[in-house]
Amino acid sequence: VPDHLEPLLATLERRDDLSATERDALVSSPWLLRRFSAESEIISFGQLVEESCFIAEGFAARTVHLMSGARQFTSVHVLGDFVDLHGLLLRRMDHDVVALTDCRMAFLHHSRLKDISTDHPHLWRLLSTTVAIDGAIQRQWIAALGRRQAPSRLAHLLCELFVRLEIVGVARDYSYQLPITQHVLADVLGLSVVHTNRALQELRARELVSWKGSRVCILDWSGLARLGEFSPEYLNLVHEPR
Amino acid sequence: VPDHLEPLLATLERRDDLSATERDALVSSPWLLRRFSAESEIISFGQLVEESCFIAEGFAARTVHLMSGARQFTSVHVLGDFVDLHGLLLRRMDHDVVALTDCRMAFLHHSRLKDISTDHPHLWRLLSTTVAIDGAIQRQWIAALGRRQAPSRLAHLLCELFVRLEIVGVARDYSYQLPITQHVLADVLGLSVVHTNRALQELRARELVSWKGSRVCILDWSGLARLGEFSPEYLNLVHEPR
DNA sequence: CGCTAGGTTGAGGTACGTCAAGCTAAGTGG
DNA sequence: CCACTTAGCTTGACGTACCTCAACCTAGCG
Repeated sequence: VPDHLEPLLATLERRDDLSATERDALVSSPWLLRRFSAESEIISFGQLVEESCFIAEGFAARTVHLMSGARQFTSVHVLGDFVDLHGLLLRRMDHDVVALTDCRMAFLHHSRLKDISTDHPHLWRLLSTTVAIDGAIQRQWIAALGRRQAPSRLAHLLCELFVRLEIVGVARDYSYQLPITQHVLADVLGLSVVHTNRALQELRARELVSWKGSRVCILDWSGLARLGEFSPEYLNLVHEPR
Repeated sequence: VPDHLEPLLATLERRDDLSATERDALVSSPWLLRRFSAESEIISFGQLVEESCFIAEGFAARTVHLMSGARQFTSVHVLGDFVDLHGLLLRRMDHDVVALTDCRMAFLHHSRLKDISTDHPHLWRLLSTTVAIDGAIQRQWIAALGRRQAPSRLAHLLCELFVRLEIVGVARDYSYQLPITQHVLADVLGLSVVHTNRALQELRARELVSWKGSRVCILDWSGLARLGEFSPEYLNLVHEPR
């Protein structure tokens, strides 16, 4: 199995077993690796997409631009996330996908994905499940934006990212690399940069997290989870036949 | 074609043609109609669902409850919307679905939906597309909650609901029935009831909408769309082969 | 050594929340 | 037909979470 496929397999196998043929269907597919530098656009609004991609390295995010010039990231994506599988259904993209850090993306042509959907229905169901989980993540985020204040929102985000990064093996001991600026973080949280900074400082003052350079350490998991009202059911972490 | 299926067919046929066999597959399915009174729970958090349903009459919404006791609706659903098709993929529901008004829901067992997915792949793709559109709606809403203020959010919501209701034939002449209280509206907008009321009054003062009893009239579509930065691409209104 | 991107801090403004009161219309019982 | 109740809407006063602007600080980096 080539290295770059490991995170995708990990995400899928966290939810259900893959048969040897299913693994092979993925491994033998003609993935195309492309590099993107931080802040560059991976997929653009309105684009007619003919292929879909997952993250083989780095962080990416969906973003909506407002007339005022402000932007809002609608979801953050990590290693192993299929960021535009729904492009197969929605012919034109309704948003941009941008690289938050330097990224490697693995592309697969839609024709091949359609083959997978007919030849390997169970594998396809698992892939679709990741899209459904994305939806669940978005719902949680709507609740956070609508009803929670800054420190709680940030706490929720940091908890969720830890769990998702742990699945693909790049987080352990309650710690992970998150090489994004507070400016980007603000556009995820729906806050100003200044207020984002203050929210972060509150988490530090309460000794819930430390965040130096690009390394996030969760010092008090249960405290952070309580503040962010984080409870991971919506991430579908149960391993079961699907 | 029985009456209660019309809105579902309208939603699907707005995006692509259905063949006679595809229509028949839906019409001949053993739908089970159930009534729900306003404020009652249609599907509960954590429930293991074995069937999925669409709205044959009324309004429903997904809702997340917070520890503080507050709630946030994460999406509003109208006539013809399949509210829990993803329950087929996520074994357990990550949220509640509640009736906003008195509702009639049409249920279909998952086994039958699975049959449709294998026997009628194009129909299944269209059904999946509605789930993907739901995701796009949620992304727009995240942007609204994160970056727009109250009157703009409300304007966006009213524009979107008009378009969605027009598709299923229950809105015309920029007017529709929306029998919900400002309390419910506040939990959609992520605002307090008082501020929701003031946002609504601003729209009235600007002569963008009138809202008396349960009837919403959009008096100035382009003004409202401008205020809400509403642009309907994300609703996938293009009729094309999918 | 100076430049720059990013982080931090303070001061003052605004959009929103909370509380509390009053209003209106529909429903209920006598 | 009229009290009385009640749910929902509206208004005002006041507090707070967050925003904006502007300055300063820090750590790379050429």
